[in-house]
Amino acid sequence: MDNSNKNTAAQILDSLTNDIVSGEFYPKQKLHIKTLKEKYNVGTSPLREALSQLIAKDLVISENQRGFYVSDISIDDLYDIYQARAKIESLCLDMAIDHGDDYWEANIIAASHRLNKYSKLKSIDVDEWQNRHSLFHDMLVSGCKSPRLLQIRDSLFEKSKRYRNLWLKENVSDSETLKVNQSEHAELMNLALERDKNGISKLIENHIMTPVEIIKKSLSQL
Amino acid sequence: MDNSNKNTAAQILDSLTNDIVSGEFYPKQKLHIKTLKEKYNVGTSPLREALSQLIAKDLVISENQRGFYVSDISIDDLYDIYQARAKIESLCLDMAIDHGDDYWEANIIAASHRLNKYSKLKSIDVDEWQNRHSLFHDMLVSGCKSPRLLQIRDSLFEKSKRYRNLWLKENVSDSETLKVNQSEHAELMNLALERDKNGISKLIENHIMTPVEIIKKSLSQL
DNA sequence: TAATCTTAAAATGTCGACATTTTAACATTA
DNA sequence: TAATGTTAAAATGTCGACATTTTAAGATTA
Repeated sequence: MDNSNKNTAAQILDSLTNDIVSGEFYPKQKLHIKTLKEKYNVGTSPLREALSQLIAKDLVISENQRGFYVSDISIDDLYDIYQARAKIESLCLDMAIDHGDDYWEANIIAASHRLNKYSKLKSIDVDEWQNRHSLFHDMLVSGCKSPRLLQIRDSLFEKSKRYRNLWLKENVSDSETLKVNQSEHAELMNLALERDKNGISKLIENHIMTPVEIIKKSLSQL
Repeated sequence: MDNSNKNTAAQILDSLTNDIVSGEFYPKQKLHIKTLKEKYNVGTSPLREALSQLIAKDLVISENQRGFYVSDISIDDLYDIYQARAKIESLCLDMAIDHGDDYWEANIIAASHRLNKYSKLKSIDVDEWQNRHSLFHDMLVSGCKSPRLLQIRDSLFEKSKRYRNLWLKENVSDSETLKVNQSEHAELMNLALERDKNGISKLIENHIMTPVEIIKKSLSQL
């Protein structure tokens, strides 16, 4: 599961992905081959192979003989990604409700409990909250048996992380936002257990789109 | 638009993609670096960069120190891809109906006319039919203003081509299948112009899933 | 001053070589 | 015979070097 079994290219891919998604490399930043070689202590080949995969993932763009750049972000793209995420998540939930069994229900209840408990604490570690939050949503869609749709869901989520980090820093600590957020999670669980497709579809789309306006404000200030 | 402006890696990427999707390279086939270098007359670096991108696109898999292989196909994967395509196409049409304008309507009518005319010919060139057919469906979804969803649609369609080729060879010439297919296209156009979301949703999902059973039979005979 | 031209420095993309690992053929042993 | 061990051949992944292109600073011209 760790890096010991991976070749150099696969290892740098992880590092590069993380550095872009976390915002250490900013949008449109030039990615100099020489600099990256020194930073990650690798040769040309594996580095360029990793960059090639990032091109396919839309996190990096390249122009012939002009090198590599971190993909740009924009308000339009922010909307588009979140909109697509909302629709795909709704689709996955729909299929999960069709196919989910007792274990699916139990996993949702368990994940909900873990998220609930943590959200009530006085001081919250963002990473840990994020883990429990992601896992709750993962459990909801886990009943969806389509590997391709789940893969699309993952890749959209990864892209949205670049924007999401703007929201998290500002709002996980805000208790009012958190309270609304928590009640939505509770309601999502209920609707899933009641197998209410229409209800959950509307709620999940709203739930996912909630941060967009806030992030939009953060973005315009840059 | 052609290859003159692309580096070697980008050029091989196109060739490799085509050779995999068309079936010249069969599923699970080992892709020997040395053989590919000779076939495409290129060096190691651009070849491996192209293969890296194909990994990200799920058309190639690799194991450390054990080289590259064409991704496998399977009946489960066939179902999954077509199912995902059907749902995504439905989603795109839904958004297209929300946003499509007069030009969108006109483009649909024009593309429908071109497809119709060609389908009535006595001898049909598969490639030309495929062009006109793809363009008709492209026009239907073109009203959808989400670049990400359209991109997901494209990538799923590319993956489905590997299976689709099995269907095309067998059925474009079959006049009965073609007649049903044509009437569905006419109905799709009408529903789009009438902005009937529910109707078009059901029809498009069926339309896309139609070839699955036929391809499944072809697959089990291998 | 602004625009164009020239030229040196920097960066990119490609190649071939090499160390390491895997594969497969053959020999050895139970 | 089947299983294991040995070894040579083949293949992979990485590196550093080099040719080509781009960039940017300085010189020249209008």
